[in-house]
Amino acid sequence: MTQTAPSSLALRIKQAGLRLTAPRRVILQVLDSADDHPDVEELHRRAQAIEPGISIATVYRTMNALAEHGLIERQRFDDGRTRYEAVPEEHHDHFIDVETGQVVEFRSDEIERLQQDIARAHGFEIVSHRLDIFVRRKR
Amino acid sequence: MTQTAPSSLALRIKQAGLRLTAPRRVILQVLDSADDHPDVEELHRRAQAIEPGISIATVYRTMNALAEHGLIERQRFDDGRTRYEAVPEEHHDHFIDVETGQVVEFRSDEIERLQQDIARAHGFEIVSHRLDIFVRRKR
DNA sequence: GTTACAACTGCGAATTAGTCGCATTAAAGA
DNA sequence: TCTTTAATGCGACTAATTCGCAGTTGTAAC
Ligand SMILES: [Mn+2]
Ligand SMILES: [Mn+2]
Ligand SMILES: [Zn+2]
Ligand SMILES: [Zn+2]
Repeated sequence: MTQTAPSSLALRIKQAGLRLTAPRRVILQVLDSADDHPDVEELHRRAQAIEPGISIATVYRTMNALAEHGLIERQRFDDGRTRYEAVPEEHHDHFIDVETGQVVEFRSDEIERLQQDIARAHGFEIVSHRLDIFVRRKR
Repeated sequence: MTQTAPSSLALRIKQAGLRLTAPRRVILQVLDSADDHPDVEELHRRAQAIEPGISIATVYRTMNALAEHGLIERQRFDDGRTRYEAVPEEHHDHFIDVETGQVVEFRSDEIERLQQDIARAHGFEIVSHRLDIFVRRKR
């Protein structure tokens, strides 16, 4: 009998005090192995491919639970759909190609630092932020 | 007979080739005099206060028309609702107080420049961007 | 291993924000 | 003033997400 190693999200969901149910196991596996920014429909599609019968309502509820516990990040680019990704090792921001919809991740320590400086100057402390840069390939 | 000076948006909507109708006159006045980031419900409420009978569908359609012609900016902070503001003289980004919902505008030439640099390094040219910083008052 | 119970699930109905078709009105240019 | 056609109000519709509920199941305690 082969046992799959628990995904990193599977471990973290338990630490968060949430139950690791069969549907969640599948959804977490999908999230763990995703290298893009899938929306709920797409997550559901991928989860169904592994284990049919999982309800889309469960995907929605699982995303909400994971987000509340800080295990995933919600991305709302400009196409309406809410997209998700497992919280990355290191924070990053996004380029969104307006022509192709392709998303490219980047990180600028300088920008991150400047945000801190500006927030401090305003008497704020940063809870989170989002920098989406809509771009077009230069030619 | 008193004549109200045409609002700056009223002038610009004509230049954009759109018709300056009675409902639009009111909606534009609301937008011009807003110093916050109202959503459609709120715009409708304010427009109704000036001139009852304006349909919310018209507010939606007017926002779409104005956005298509670059006269207003759509802001989608994290509370679901889409908010609007007249395109400002000079671009700015936003702090959103997670406790009060209050929005504070700021601008950092440094951050703006860094974005250009990073985009260029990736072979992109920037179409637009959005930097939302969710904060909490420091105490 | 069995038990107990709250958390979770699937389902379909409800809600919410936004769009759309259509008949009617009214800007705006001629 | 006439003509054209964009814009309006209305209510129906859609898409995304939430919710109520009855049944199931993970988990911790026996
Ligand atoms: Mn990402
Ligand atoms: Mn603003
Ligand atoms: Zn960042
Ligand atoms: Zn900016």
